Amino acid sequence: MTDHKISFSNPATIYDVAREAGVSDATVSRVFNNKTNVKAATRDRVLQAAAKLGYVVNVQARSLAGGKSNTIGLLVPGLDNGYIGEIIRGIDQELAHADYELMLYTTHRKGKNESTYLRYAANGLVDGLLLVVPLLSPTFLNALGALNYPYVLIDEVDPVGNSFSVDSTNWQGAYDATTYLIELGHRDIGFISGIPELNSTKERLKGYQEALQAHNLLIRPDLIVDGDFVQASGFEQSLQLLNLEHRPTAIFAANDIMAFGVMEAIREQGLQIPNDISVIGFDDIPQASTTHPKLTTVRQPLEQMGRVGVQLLLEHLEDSERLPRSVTLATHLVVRDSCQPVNDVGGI
Amino acid sequence: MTDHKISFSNPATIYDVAREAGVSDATVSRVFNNKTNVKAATRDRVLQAAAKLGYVVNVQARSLAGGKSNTIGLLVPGLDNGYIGEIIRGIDQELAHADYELMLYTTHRKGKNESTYLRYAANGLVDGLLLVVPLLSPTFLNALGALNYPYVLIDEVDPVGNSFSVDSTNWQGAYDATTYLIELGHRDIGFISGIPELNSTKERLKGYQEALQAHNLLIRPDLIVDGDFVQASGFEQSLQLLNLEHRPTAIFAANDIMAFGVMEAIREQGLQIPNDISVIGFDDIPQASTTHPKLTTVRQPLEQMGRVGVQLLLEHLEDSERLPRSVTLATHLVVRDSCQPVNDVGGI
DNA sequence: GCATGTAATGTAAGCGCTTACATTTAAGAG
DNA sequence: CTCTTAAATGTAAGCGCTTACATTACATGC
Repeated sequence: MTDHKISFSNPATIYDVAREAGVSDATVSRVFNNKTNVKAATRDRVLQAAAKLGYVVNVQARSLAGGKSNTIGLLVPGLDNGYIGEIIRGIDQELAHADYELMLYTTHRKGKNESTYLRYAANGLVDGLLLVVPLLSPTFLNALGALNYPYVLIDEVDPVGNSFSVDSTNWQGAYDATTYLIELGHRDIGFISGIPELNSTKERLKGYQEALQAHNLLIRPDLIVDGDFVQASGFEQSLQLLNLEHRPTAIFAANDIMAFGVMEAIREQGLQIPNDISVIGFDDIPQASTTHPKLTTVRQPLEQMGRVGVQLLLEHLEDSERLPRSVTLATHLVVRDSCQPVNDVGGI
Repeated sequence: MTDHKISFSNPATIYDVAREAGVSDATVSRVFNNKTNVKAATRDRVLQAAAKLGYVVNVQARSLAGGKSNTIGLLVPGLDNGYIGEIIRGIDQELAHADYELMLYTTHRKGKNESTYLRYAANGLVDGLLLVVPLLSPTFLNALGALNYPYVLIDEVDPVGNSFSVDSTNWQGAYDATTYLIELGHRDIGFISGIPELNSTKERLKGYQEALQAHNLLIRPDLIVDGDFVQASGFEQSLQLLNLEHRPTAIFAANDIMAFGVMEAIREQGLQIPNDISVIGFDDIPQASTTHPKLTTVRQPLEQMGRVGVQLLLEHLEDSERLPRSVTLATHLVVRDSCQPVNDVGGI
């Protein structure tokens, strides 16, 4: 056995600490894993030795040997819109209170897909997973569940109701937005939907439709088009709406990013917002308040969703028997400048 | 390659692949590490077996055994301002082209300090480190250097010039901002500095002073106060400036966050921006364009700095002998609404 | 004082990999 | 063909930990 120097280049191991404290490596391990059955005096001795040598646990070795890695993974599609940024901020804040590190996986990266990350998880690289990935297949979810692997869904719910998750009042938000437009006098309101399979998409569509019905308005199927939450789809689909014989006086996009696309399209057609057409979004990402005009939208408490997501995951990590629970946060309408009463069309 | 049944509970190991392919585990390892000396036919066989079994390397085991972890660490103070968010976005974009994962360390988290992260690094948890941490002690940098551990400094330079780093033209940016103010007719320009020890702080201060000199203006020491890059310090320090007998007609804050504090303070004093006092910042974080009035500032290419940071790190990772190099990106002035000619004071 | 049970500690076997070194195979050269 | 060499592959020893199991220490009751 070679003698180890105390330096960064030769990090102290559990053996070094054991020798320094005059105990076995297993005891050192027990101390660092807060196991019972370690005499207080011994524990102190070990802790002191560890401090003296600047010992820091080797996470990989611990994880390999079957322990916890004390890091959680965050799986997101990408970082390119403010939506994710807000959520991450919340996650980080909450993590500040816990002793966990954060691994950031963005699925847009080359040659990887969700299932690769799942395998990382199964390997023990991360103790739990936070998923902000739209469209997780049931197969995927089942696999996670079968593994008894801790995870929580952010801004999405498990159709089978078998997962921890956080989301917001999608139906209510859409209902409110639509009602607002109706109260502004709009009768023909276009709706650009999100990815059809998502629960949030369905809820928002339902909120829109039911608000219409509640005000005895007709649901015009030609006014409802499918988007997929990216800006380009907002642009293209609204073009379709704008070319309608009897075109809408307002367009409700199922998220802000698509609303930006809608605004582009409207301008492209030589029309003005909100004079000619009102636009409303969903999410209230930071950019929503920087567009011209500023976007009226439905605020989702993104940061809080991140925080709650972490809370749920830690809950789960502490007690793997815990039954899944789902928390739904409230949305609310943020009125800015992209909508106006329908009668004012053409005027100031 | 379709992957119907997802069975993660017993992840395939290198041995499983070896058996399936009829070779030894070492050969499988060679294949996955792109070593030479593997017959093409064998390599194919291994790859096929791996695909069939859904094999994914166990990163911890690899790292423990002395291999690469293929993840890089990003060390930042926190996520609470847009500055970091922009940088991360750039990092992620660049990482999309490489096969690396990202570990996000925020130092505000409980009970950890920079040196803990350094030990993680030394343990091999991450192959390299991206540092966006202001105020890294020379000891720390030396330790990193001595370890021959790949790292790059973002938005900071190594005083000793012994590190890879990316920053921007701090001097020029400050010079431009100050000159702009001078051209607007301002003669008494307050300056709220950043953390004094930082190179960027020094450069910005110098840019400010030298612009003044270049226009034959007096440098009034009472107009220069020390901030520390957080909003509160912008608020407090500008109060001091505002209470001066002969108070400035414009204030230049060394970053946007402090400029927001300055704006608060000015309002608190019942003064108007820019009518009574002009304000200019540095960074151009996203929020800069959402304040009222919108902040005129010096744009740093934050996202690009993140991208270049990754490029440098990968460069270093590929060839550990590579000599440190430093790249400096150009800043430029973004004129918005928070400054106006000094003669217009009071009127529009 | 001795048996007995429990708390405290030690021992040793892996976890899934990489890699130095040993061995086998294939390829030329004579 | 055999000999020499280089290429291809196999063998085995860890990397630093956790944990089941074995052992020892120490109270306790009698």
